[in-house]
Amino acid sequence: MRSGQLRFYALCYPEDVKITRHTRQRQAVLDVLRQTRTHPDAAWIFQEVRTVVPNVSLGTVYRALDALAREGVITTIERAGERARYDYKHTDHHHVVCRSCGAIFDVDCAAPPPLTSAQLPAGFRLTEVVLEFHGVCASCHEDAQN
Amino acid sequence: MRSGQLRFYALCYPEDVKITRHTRQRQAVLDVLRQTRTHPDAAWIFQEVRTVVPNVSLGTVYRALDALAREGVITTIERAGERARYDYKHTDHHHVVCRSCGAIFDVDCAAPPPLTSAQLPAGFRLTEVVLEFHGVCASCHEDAQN
DNA sequence: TTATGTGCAAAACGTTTGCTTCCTA
DNA sequence: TAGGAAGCAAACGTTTTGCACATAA
Repeated sequence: MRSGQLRFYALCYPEDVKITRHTRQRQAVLDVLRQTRTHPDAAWIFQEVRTVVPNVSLGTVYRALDALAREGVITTIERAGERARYDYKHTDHHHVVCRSCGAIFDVDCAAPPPLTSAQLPAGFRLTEVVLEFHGVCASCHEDAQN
Repeated sequence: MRSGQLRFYALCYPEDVKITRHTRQRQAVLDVLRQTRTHPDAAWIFQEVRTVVPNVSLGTVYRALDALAREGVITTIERAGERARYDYKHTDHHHVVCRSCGAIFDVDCAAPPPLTSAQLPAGFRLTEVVLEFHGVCASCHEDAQN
């Protein structure tokens, strides 16, 4: 890491991650995600990336997000009828999701998966544990009372 | 409960659940879900419900599923680019999801949420903890080796 | 009686994909 | 220079919605 900013994002990938090609577009998508904690959706990321790569296309953003998610660098947060939201794994944390307004809060807790490998189906190769806390945030149930 | 089959699904709802109206369609959707452990999608449920209510519409099925999910009677399992899948909460359990073929396995474990209320955002009202184990099932990584 | 649910079909929506061109390695 | 990635736009398929009618309470 030379200048406080990673030159190649591959450098922060786990060993077994295969990046076949490094492009400005993918770098920009990753940079945008690393510079926010707001769990943005694809449209917002697209808009941000455009300030760096003006004629990037939304399809490219989706392909980059898909690649990054497969590589385990980012997390995808999905809810019924809502746009998917993306999150760079800054730290080991989980999400608190308001089902009313969609707000997402981080919870820093390196909770070990409460599951032994013996409980998994035979031969299942675990890659990620999704732990989300759903409910209604304070401002939403205040609103509901008005 | 008269005949081993609930007459009104409202009977098995938590106290605070408000069902405004009981209809054959909603009953049928719930019955279908209670009679399977396969985590079906809306299309499959629709098809099943049609054997009971022949001219039910897909829109109605979606509306029923939405209502049941809001009421906390069923769980929705969502993955990017895949159809949502629905699950009646037979017992307290969590899901193991194969990211390759989409297979969903149940894991019976009443794991308490590894989070104290103090860790939640102030005033957040927790309604559900989503705990999913993602990875690749045995037959999928066998396939990958062929 | 009346508000809520349904059926139908069209629309909406986020996301994916095909194809050609570009460009990284 | 070869194959992965981008750009564009069209397609996709699930889910949602508007409206008129039906129905549970």
